[in-house]
Amino acid sequence: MTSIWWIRRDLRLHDQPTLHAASANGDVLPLFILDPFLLNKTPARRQTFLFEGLRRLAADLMKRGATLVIRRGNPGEVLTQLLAETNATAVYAEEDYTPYARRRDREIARAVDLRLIHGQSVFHPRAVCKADGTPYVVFAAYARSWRSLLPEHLPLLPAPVKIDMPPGIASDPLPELPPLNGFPAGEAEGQARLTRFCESHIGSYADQRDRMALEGTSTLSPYLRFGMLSLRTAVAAAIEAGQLATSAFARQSAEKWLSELTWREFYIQVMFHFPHVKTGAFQKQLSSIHWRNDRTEFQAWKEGCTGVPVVDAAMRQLKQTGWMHNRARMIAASYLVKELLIDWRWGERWFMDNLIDGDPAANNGGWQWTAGTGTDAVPYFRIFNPVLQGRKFDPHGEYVRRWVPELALLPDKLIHAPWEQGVVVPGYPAHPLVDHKQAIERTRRAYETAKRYYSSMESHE
DNA sequence: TTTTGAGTTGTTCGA
DNA sequence: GTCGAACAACTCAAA
Repeated sequence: MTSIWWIRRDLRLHDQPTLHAASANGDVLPLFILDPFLLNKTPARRQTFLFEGLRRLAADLMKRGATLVIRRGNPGEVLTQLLAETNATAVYAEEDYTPYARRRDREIARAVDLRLIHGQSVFHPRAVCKADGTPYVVFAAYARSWRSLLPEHLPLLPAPVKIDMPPGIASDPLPELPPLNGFPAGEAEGQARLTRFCESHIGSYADQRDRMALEGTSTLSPYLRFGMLSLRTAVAAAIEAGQLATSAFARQSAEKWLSELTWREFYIQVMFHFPHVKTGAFQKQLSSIHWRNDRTEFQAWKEGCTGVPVVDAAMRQLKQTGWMHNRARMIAASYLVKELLIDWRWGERWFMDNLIDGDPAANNGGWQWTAGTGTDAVPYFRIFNPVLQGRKFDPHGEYVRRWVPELALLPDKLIHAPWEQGVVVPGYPAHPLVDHKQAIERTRRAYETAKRYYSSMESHE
């Protein structure tokens, strides 16, 4: 009996429960569908990463006696056609929890025997919940519960040695795109990065992760995004690193990284239970903020020309490499929302259009957190001052110099706020777009107004 | 049902 | 220069 393994965002052979389930009944046909609707929404650099990952996966499958079949078209039509072609009976796919994926899969399951297998996160989004069965909306409580459910040892499925596949299935070609710098795609690279991170950086993660000029973070996000590395594998490595740690600090560092991975799972769960976050504020009382949405300022933010060096460095790193340091993401996002008072969804979209790791749940969760519209509300007084953030997390200005070369010759003392000393650098804005103090006051008023409006509407109901 | 404690990532000010 | 306290009010989680 033949089953189709419909690959979506699980481009790996290790810890691969979907492939495992599909091959339990006999032959497996590994399939990736180039869905024009999805590809249209996927920017070129994420497509490049995906296609390269597919080529790597095809090579890994080849070593095990199988070939990767590529088909272009609407998933429902492609699957129906292929089932008829091959006499396959069932389609196995890793369950994807985004609103779009769930709608698509529900639709397809009406015509096709689609068997969704959990594998994207450690626990199914329904598995971690409060005593009354409702989902958590506060991270700390979620994480406590999640951690308590986590076993000391997470069993991971080994990669299959051999895959039996029906012969003679035609495949469409993969589009050729120019290669990406910095992030070679594929499972082997994801595994190698994980190993390297656990051997050298995880022990100092707690105090290096925020330093934007250093490689203190794992840089695994693109691999996790496409399932070239499973979240379970990363979590298992974090647990093991904690157990092997030889100092209290190293143990705390490993625990800290584990907690970052928990955020990823938390946001998958939030989007699963509260799909409205995809289009608007989680907190309904903040859904009618009167944004300024100045297009010129938005353009300056996108291009890295706001006049705030650390924000510009962050935005240029994104544009040039398709990746941004986590701390830089918060600073740049905070600047857009809290200083320019531009709708966080504009920023969310720009990140999705440029990040290789662009993931609906993680990106949305991060932006809503920054905007204060999300699950864990930021206290109103915790507004980033980008200059102080720069001085704190890029103390020698290396990050700024790397990405904003026109400022490279400024001394450390000036590099994060040259205008404060009256220094003007040719080719760089003489002043930031807005004054920090006035801007955050303006934002506070806008948020207050939105809340007041909401409670007045509520009292009239 | 009521109560209590707690809440990712900051900044400022005064001692 | 360093340090601790103050900065709202509210919602959630759990007892």
